[in-house]
Amino acid sequence: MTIDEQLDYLMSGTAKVIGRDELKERLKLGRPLRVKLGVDPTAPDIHFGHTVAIEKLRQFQQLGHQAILLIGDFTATIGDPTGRSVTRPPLTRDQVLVNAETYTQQAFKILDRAKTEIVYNGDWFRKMTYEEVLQLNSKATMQQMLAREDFHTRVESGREVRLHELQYPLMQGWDSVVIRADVEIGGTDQLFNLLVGRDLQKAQGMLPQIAMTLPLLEGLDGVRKMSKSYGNYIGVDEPAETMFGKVMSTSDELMDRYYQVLLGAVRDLSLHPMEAKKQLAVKLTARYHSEEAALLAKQDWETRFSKRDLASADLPEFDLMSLPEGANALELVSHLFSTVFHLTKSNGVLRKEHFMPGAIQLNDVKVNDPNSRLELKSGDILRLSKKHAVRFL
RNA sequence: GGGUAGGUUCCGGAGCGGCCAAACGGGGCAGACUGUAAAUCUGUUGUCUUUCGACUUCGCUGGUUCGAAUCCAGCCCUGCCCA
Repeated sequence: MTIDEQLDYLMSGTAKVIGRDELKERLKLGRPLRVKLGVDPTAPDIHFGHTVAIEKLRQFQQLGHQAILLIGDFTATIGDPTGRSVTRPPLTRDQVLVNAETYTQQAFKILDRAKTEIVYNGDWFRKMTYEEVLQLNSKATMQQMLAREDFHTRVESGREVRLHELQYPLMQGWDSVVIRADVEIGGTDQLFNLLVGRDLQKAQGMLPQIAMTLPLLEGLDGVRKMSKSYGNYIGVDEPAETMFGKVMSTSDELMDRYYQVLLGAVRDLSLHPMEAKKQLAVKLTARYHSEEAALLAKQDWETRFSKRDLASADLPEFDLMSLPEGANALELVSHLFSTVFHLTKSNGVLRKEHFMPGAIQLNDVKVNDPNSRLELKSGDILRLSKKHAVRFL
């Protein structure tokens, strides 16, 4: 690839890049660039939202550059205030380390493990003296920090901003100095933090990093950004069927967005929207599972939801032997929700939201009475809602 | 430190002695319709209870009252203005 082709490749799908020309110059140097992606291990699981940046990092890696995953083990104990309207609850160090482990493990579904450098910013921050902290602080002004939109809005709207939160951008910037980053990748909401890195590097007489932002991916609700805490995410570690199903539940607008951001493509408008969505779901599922698994998931989805044929669908199975003794329908459903689907529903809610409207069905026959005793035999299918059903063994 | 406004159920936000488990909106859940889409419509959304009802909840603690989210006192927390 020529330099220009490389540049185009690296620029593709990015939102805003500060230092595009610098990147070109830097590519001409012919040495592997140090490309940093900061990871905030507040939640262990990687979802599609994270993959946008990780995928970009992979592209750098593919061109022979040095990918650096920076685990913000120290900064996570502060909590990134980016985009937050309230202060984040801090994490304990143990939680952070456990999270970091699962996180990296999942990241290597995309990245080449052998060629990725992993660093923990606690390694340097924990050693800093207060003197050094003050010195670092002297490099930025209150005004700069308040220029950040999220801080600014919080101040304007009368919500609190804790002083330690102001440290976050500074620390992230300092990370770039320490690891001598040539490029830093992040979501569009990270732009400010990435620029702080540039400033600090310049102040230290280093070449400033190129700040490369990637679009933020909306979650399944189509409104808020994808995030575990909103419960609107698709995790890369989820089973193929779940992944496929979640993609299928997106709205048409969101589907277009996913096409664009996750595949870097435009959907084929000549196809029926549902067909286009199935193709998207297959492609995305195949990325983290296999082509075969994705096609199986598709097939299963079709039997289950299009044909509404629960009998031939691949449902979670439940051994009749492990059922609680003498349970009535209500107790049974409650038990299944918690053991199979890990959902806690109160009896009142089950009665009013599931039994009353007829969501509970045994072999397609509605069960409206929560007190009835169900005669269950092997092979029976109990539907708890449109999306939840089990087969008994 | 002074002044001032406030802390209500998942969120926003009413309520300001009984009719309050607490309006309304959002969100969630479920049903109908559908392309498990969107939009729309319906039900539901503290816990237990088949119903009646019981119990816990309106920052915390105590008090007044037959009765408090609502009144009083003390405490804790937050915003804003001033220093």
